Amino acid sequence: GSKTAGKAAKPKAKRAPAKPKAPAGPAWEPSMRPPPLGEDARILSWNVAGLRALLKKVKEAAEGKREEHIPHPLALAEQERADVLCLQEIKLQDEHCSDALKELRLPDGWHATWNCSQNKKGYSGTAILSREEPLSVSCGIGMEDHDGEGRVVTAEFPDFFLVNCYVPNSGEGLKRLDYRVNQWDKEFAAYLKGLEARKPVVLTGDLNVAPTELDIHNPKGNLKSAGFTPEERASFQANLLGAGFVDCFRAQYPGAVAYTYWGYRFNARANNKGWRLDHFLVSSALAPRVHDCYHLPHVMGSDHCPLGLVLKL
Amino acid sequence: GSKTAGKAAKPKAKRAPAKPKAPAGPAWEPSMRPPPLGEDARILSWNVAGLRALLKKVKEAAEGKREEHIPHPLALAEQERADVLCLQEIKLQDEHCSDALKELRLPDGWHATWNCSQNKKGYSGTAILSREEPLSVSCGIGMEDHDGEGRVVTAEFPDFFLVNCYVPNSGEGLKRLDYRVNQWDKEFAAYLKGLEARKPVVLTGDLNVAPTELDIHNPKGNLKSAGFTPEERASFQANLLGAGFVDCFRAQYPGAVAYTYWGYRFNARANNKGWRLDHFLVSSALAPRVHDCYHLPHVMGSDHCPLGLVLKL
DNA sequence: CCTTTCACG
DNA sequence: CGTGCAAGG
Repeated sequence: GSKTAGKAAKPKAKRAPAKPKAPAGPAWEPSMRPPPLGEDARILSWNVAGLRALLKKVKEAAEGKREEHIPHPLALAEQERADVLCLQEIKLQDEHCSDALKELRLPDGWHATWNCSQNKKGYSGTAILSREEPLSVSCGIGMEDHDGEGRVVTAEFPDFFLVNCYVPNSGEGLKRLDYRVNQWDKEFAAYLKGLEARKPVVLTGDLNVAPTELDIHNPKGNLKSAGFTPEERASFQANLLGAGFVDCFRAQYPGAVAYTYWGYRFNARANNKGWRLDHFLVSSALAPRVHDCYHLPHVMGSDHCPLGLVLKL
Repeated sequence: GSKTAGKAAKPKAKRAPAKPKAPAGPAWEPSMRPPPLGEDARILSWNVAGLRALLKKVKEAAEGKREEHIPHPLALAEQERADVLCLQEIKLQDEHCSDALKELRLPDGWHATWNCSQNKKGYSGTAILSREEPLSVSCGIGMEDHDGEGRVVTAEFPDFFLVNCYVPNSGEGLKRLDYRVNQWDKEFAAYLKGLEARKPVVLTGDLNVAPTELDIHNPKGNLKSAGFTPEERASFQANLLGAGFVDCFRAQYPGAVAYTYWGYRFNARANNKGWRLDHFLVSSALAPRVHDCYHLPHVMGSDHCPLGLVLKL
């Protein structure tokens, strides 16, 4: 658009927050995905907004007590031929994980790693479920200050570290923006670089940032909203993209508009008033192996939709 | 039964808690009710366990989202030809009453008096809805110490005071038993006597006591349960029956077993493991005018069922 | 078990 | 709006 061009032509002293790298293009649709490969490795990622609530909805939907279909997360993984499932906002307490595992009916041979919030019960929390046993797993980023909320779980596979993360929300009134940007984002990036020194990294999860104006339905109105502040976007740009990580969805579809989160309020999902907060980022060494990064915007059950990554073998 | 006879023959030093006045008889059924009168005045009373939740259930049931039928409280009043509806445990805040009124669609000409808890939001609370405008209404019993929880609302009608009450539960571990028996019960009885000096009284509501062994499914196992302690039963006996009030249901059916409350836990209602906690009591002067005191045990929507009183004109 | 408030999103 | 928790019953 001419507006964007006009702005870009005039360099300003005022720091410009990360701008779209391409003019706004069409709405992304699953039909734009590349054809499947013969052999691949697939990872699925989903902010479930409460795993017990999701499983309850799955049950109710199956019994016809709900209009819409809600897939069992493992059925979804099977359907997507994913061997790894990353969950965020599981909102479990440690003592609920074994019950949740039962209800999940994790197939024989699968492995699960849970990281529950220790500070606040039923808050945050992440998990990695995988068919293959990881070479190693770890919870947190190795810093007391940041590891009380169950936000990171890492699994080591032969070719890469898989980091599943639920980044702290900057909160109502941006109460936690300073913590988020100046402490969390920095320490987390340092953690990722530490891993990358050993092996390439696949990072997924709810990174709680819509990186550019393409990634949110109402950019102008959300400059002071958690997840779209200039500070959070600049931090994403500097700490992650600047460190060489590739935003797989954006790399594949430079101008496409697509969201992964729609607030429960105001019928946001029906009106597609969404945000792209959930991501797959990979080390640049891994970027050539990314065949397909995609969303499943029609999958219900949470205020976020699942997303998938297909890696060439 | 011979056991009861044997016990009664041997007077003991140990104080016996209120005993059934009659041997346990058959289960009470609505079919035992006397035939209707040509002219009467009818009062309905219901602990709704949250008025907003009840109205939501009514809606859901109407939309077929629930198995069982749940009547709108005013439809129930109409069906029972009651001109007065007493509600307990409405769990409303003052600021929600006008919304609730709208949802209730109170017919033109009806009057409503609400008494919401001021101490704790969404706790306790009582209301009287009536076709006839009361000569006067009042909230509480005129004692600061007891009037913060919205437990009593009184409406004056030409022939009697109608007192609608939700008596304080003695609580888990009988934490509040002392307050209940030694303060509340006494002050409340004094309040009733004060009214009675002016006009006969009809008292209804959740009095939170099963007066005798006939009034609870498992008397032996509940001697230390709130609502069936010897203290609460003795207090009911002394302060209310001893003051001349007549337990209308028991007077009409001396040996019948019937409950008005079934805890939500353990399928208590399906198994009829209940308590008779909700009552109509009348001043002895009014007793001859009581034609019919009855329960509506099949009416769902709360853990208590509604009950009715039919007075001869 | 079920409903309320509350904190968080 | 919806989740999970806590208190109350």
